[in-house]
Amino acid sequence: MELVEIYQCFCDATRLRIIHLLTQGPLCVCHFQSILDLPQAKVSQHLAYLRKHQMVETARKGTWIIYSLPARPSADLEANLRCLQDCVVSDRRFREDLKRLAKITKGAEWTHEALIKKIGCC
Amino acid sequence: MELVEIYQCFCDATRLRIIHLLTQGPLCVCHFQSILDLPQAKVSQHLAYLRKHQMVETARKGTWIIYSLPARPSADLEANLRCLQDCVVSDRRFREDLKRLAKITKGAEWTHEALIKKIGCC
DNA sequence: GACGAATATTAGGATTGGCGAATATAAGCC
DNA sequence: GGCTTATATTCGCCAATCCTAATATTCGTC
Repeated sequence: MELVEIYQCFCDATRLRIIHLLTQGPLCVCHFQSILDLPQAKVSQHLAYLRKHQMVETARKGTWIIYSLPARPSADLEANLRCLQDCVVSDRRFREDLKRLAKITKGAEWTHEALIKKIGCC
Repeated sequence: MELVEIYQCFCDATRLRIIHLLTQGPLCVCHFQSILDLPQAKVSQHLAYLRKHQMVETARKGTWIIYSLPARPSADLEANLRCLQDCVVSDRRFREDLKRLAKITKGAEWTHEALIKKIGCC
């Protein structure tokens, strides 16, 4: 993946929120919908964009589809994800997304494996 | 400047090359033209885009216009510029831009102040 | 195989982005 | 004031994005 492609994936607010959430671990589509509070099609289209650019990987679990960042990110991607995580701490929006993520995962053992297994979808 | 705006500035190949060159110090428009080997209008338009988003500052010196990165970059911008510099080392294109930049500045005392004063424009 | 839930895709419209060609502005010099 | 050099802006065009609404697909269950 070219460096500029990374920035193209990062350069839309919705996509950036999605990627940020994924830095915490894999998530299924319905979680994005409820955390971001956005229409289903919008979320799905941005996920399609990210897929097309190999920014995310997918796995099916029954009827849901679990999205995650690449298991083996390039050095460039890794660097930029770290940088993103550094930057978001000062941003209210991103912090609130994390809070909502935490709310969703509360009560589940805190691994995403467990999350996906234990808590239902929407 | 919103974080996402930084990525919007970074997400075009030409702009990214411009920004990368600017991490080395201020430059005037004609230098971009000769280093990047692109039509004048194209360079100028991308510089206008960057200006509009406060990614660059300008100063006039006689008939040329000197572009530079913000004197006081936000923490986010600073982090991303550092990250960019880490990433580009592995990219041939960016390395070649640096070489051409070096060629232009060769013989001048190596400060951009001096560069701007001593070496002519194109 | 019909139905419901989760997700994806398509279609259409609005907006933005990128580019080349042409034109405009602004400064310096004679 | 005219001329040249450096730079900016405008215009028209095409491609890419982004969004909403509607429709399609895929899986699991009965």
